[in-house]
Amino acid sequence: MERTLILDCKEKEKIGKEVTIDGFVQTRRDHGKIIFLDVSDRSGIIQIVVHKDKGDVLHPQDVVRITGTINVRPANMVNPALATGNIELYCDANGKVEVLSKAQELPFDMGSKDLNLQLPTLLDFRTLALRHPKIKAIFKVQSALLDGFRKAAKDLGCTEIVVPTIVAGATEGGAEVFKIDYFEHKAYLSQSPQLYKQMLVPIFERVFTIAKAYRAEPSVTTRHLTEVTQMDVEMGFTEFEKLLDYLEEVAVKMLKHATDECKEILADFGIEEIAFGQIPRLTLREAQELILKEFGRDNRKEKDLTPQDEIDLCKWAKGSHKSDFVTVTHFPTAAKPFYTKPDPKNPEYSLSYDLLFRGVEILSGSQRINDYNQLLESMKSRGMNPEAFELYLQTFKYGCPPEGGFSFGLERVTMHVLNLANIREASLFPRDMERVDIRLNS
RNA sequence: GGGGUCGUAGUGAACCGGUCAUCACGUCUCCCUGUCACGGAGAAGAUAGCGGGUUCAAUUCCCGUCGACCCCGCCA
Repeated sequence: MERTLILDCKEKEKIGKEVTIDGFVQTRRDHGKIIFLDVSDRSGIIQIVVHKDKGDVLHPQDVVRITGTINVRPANMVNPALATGNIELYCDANGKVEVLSKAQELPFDMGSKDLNLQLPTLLDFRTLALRHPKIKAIFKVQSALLDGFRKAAKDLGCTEIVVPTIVAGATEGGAEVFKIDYFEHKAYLSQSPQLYKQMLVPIFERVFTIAKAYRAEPSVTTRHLTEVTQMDVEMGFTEFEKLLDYLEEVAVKMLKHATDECKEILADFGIEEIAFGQIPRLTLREAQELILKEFGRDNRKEKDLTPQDEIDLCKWAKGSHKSDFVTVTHFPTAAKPFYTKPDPKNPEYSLSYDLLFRGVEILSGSQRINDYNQLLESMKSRGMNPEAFELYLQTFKYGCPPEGGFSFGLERVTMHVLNLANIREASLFPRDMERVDIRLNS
């Protein structure tokens, strides 16, 4: 008999009819001669009523095929918490139970509403933990974020590109890189699709990419991974102010899309609705003045915001602008990569920006230097060898429009949309210092 | 790189310088045809991470070690 998806069992024409469902046993409530099972598939969950002789072998996570009759539940037995709560699949003497794959005893309880595990247990049993509805939901949200980003970038006329993650050139400077064996050559894992997306601007004018990036920073924090997913946009014929409009537009569209698609999940996680008020824009120095005035910390000499500054700025924006976002601009040129364009009005600061969301940086970017000679100067002033960047420099040597772009960290956005405690929860298979079987001694 | 906290059945937690180390969930046995994280009765399951020290006595206090988690720094 052909499989019926669980959610489709609700359809009127199925009532009273025999159906076959495939799925996983979630919970088992044994009443002696009769056993209740919650069985789920990708569409939903349904209660099975099965007689003891047939149902006794079934336990949580068994993969099963069950044939029975769809019954309407009596009014006093409806479960309003379940989408299929007004029906159930009745499997009596005429029904059929088939175990497609038996599950061994589980190392922890899967039946409860929350999966209350310590992080190492959660990750050591990752594929099992991911089966839990609440864990799986994180990646439903992540999928919706990817979708929202793609839609928003396409709305801007961007062409999707795919770029390499094995790079031969030296790094852009800054973060530590992973060095790899590559035949006779030195090669590295890419820290960012940055240079490649810029190189494609003269070709497509506007591009976007969803790419992996690798950082060998020995950072052990709740918000750092060594392998992350970036969502990048790069656009030609744009100037600084316009870029700020675009990045805010993409951020808002992406998050609106994801939160619309995943309303139930966000409610389940107890997440407050995102405040989409007018996003305040501050320069770094203005932001630091504000931190001093509102929160009494003097960080005016720092080249970046501290984690606490980011939290407080967002608190301020929420209160005074009804916005969960803040755009911070004009970071010191010296603290930014070589391709960042200095502000012509004050070259000590750059045409760079970060977008903060609920207390963390989820995006950064800048207007880029598109003048070939200025780019050469910028590299030399940082002790970089332009010869190592020949392919990249061709872009500017042969004419590149004024351009800029930005980049979101997918895992960070996911983490903060769902208010997760650790970024590792927002990656299906997180890579960090410990979790590649190597313990770095630092 | 600096600092902090923690390590107790399969999982999550509690307690305590001194009888048998406690609880919840899970597991096993039995009872139950209306539960929905079902309920009830019983049982098994822990060398208290490892090594050393203090003490009449250490799971508890101290040191080391291994591991985990967190904060700061670093972070295209």
